Amino acid sequence: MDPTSRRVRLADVAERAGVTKATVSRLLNQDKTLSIRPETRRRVLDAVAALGYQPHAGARALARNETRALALIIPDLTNLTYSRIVRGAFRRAIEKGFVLLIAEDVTAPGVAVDGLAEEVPGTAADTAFADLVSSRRVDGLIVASAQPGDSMVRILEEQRIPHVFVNRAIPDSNRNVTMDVAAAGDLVIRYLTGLGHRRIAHIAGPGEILPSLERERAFLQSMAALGVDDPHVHRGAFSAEGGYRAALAMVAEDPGVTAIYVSTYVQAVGALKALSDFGLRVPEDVSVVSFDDAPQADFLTPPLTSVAMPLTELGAAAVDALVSQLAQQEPADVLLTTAPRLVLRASSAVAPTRESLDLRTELSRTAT
Amino acid sequence: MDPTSRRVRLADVAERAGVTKATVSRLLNQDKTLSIRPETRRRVLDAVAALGYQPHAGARALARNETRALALIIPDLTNLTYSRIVRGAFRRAIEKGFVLLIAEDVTAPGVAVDGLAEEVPGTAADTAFADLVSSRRVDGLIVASAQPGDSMVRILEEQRIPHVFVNRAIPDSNRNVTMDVAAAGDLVIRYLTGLGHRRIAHIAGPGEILPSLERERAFLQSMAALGVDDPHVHRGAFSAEGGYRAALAMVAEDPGVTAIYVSTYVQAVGALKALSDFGLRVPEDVSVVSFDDAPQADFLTPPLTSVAMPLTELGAAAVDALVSQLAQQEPADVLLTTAPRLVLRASSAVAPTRESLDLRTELSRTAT
DNA sequence: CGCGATTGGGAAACCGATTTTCTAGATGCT
DNA sequence: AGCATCTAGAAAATCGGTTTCCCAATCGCG
Repeated sequence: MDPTSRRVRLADVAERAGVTKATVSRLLNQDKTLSIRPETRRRVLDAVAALGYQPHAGARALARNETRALALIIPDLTNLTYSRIVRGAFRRAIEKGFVLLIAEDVTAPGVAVDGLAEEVPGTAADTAFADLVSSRRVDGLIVASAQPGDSMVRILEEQRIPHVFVNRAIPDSNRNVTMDVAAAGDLVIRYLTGLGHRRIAHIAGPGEILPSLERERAFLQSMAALGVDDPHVHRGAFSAEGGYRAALAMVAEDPGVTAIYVSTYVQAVGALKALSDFGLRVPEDVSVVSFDDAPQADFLTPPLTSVAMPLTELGAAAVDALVSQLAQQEPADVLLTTAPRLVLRASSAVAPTRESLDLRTELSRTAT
Repeated sequence: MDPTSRRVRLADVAERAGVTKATVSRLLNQDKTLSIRPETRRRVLDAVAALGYQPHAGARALARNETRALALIIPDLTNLTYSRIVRGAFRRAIEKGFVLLIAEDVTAPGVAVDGLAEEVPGTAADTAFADLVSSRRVDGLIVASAQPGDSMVRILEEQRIPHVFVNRAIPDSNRNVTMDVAAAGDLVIRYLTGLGHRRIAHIAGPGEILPSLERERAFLQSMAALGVDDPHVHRGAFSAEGGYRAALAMVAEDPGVTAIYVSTYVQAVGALKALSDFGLRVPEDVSVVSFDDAPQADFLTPPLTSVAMPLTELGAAAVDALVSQLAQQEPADVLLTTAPRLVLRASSAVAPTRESLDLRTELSRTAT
């Protein structure tokens, strides 16, 4: 309030309460070994309140050797998947008394900025992240953009920097926080086969992106379990454009497909467009289901059936895992047990009948 | 590397180089008053490199009385508009040697989470943000979620906390960093009138959201300049759902509308759906143009014409403004001069002819 | 009443930097 | 040669906390 007043320090509180800094500090930090008269305690707490004392984070970090700040590194801020992870992480961090520093890893692969190209600055990002820790700006890192063999992964390991990997798992790191992707794939495939679909294809993400590969594997496994050995899989960029192209390639190659499981929401947006451009009706001719839900799915044409994944929870779990690591617990993989939830919308329906399918194939032949 | 090694301190570097801490510090901080023999300089720099010295951020913050960290407070992490502001701010901050702390203001109004409801924790957020500064965790705040009369706005003012408002302006604060919304409105209206449209309506956001009001005002002004005094305006929530309802209400009330300018991309998504459900064709019957572009606009049905706004640049400008304030410059409003850019897509076309319009009105009458 | 144990809290070292002040020796000038 | 100036860097205070060690007064107890 008073513009001339400097910030209030621990010493100011101590003086006003007629005790030493040590007493105030120990009281505020609930030091169990401190014994203090109720009356003195009151004086101190009153002084704290009266002066509006706030400890200096830097000074505390220096003395305690911990910052109570975490960094979260994601490949793409504008990607809804990651924003929801960020949201979950942010809130859990606050709950645990940490603040969250955010960093976008512009070097991460698979970030199709999808139309709105934006220039990428040339900072040596991966070492910069390690610096966040070695300059003691944060206590640890949550990494959502890791690739096995990444220089960042190596640096984190070597320098024994507390960290966890979220969403994208690094094998054998014992630091992976992930969702049950296999369950999601199973859910989708069971749902589709329940509707009579047999020729189910998959639009996957780029081969070098781990979570994409996992979804692909989960798909193949679920299909194999049904006795279908070689379902069609097309890979495309993680963008609407990528989904568009993959879908076109897919229906051109296998016109008999009656259902498509798409690896991401944005790809599904492109796939729907491609099917429509190609003259196929969704869901009458082809059903489309995507991994991961999005609010706007309701307003696509047609509205998109998808599996909602617990992303917010995933971010929160990553914070939990990292914090427990900071408390000297051994790192261990965490798999969220929350079951994926199928959100039914108009893009999926019972499989077309044999006849209509033959007719369609016929038409597509003559069209080509 | 060596697991037993503690972190390397300034003193370690000094010892290895055979000088005192002061010399190392002054050299590294390019102290002009330091004179040093070239040979000594080499020894020091070698030692720094050999030990991989990184200054301790907390210690430095303590001594320098500045953290070189900024906080960015946004209303909704999952909103593409804000993610792009964040991206711009983050990158500019790095360039200027700052780190960015991110915070989502869950108390901010107008955040329609649009379908995927997520629980809101009960933290007293606004004071928490001031605490970020008073605990000296950050040097200043970039606030994207402000409302005039907000308790946060008052606290920032009273406690003389360095801050700027971005996107949402607070009148008379002299701290607003904004884009040229009027130019955007003008651009859209001139474009539409150029296509022959006269009955142009506006789908706005909630009345209590400032940037939404600005867009609404800009629209009304541009229309007034054309001699149209009382164009239709409908307000709806900042969500696809909100846009859907507003569009329905609008065509019900004024079936003669031939073009709609929508306040946000998400609302436009809903509006397109509504028009289609209502049986109106876009762009044959009605043209739709939205404020702010999005990558997926290409894949809507039909692809959406929109005004691309320089959001990344806006975030960067906010950092610049805040940093200059930290350097004791007087705060001043900043208006980005970058011209809004119209991205033409299939949702806009020449106005329908008189006859077709009459026919349409006729049909809609009989339909009701 | 005398002793040890407990209660209540003070004193000081320390965390890792920055910054101001100061000084010994070298150099320049007349 | 003698004095003022520079050069190169050392010494020490300081930033705002935390934590360990310690001591004086009080209490309980036989």
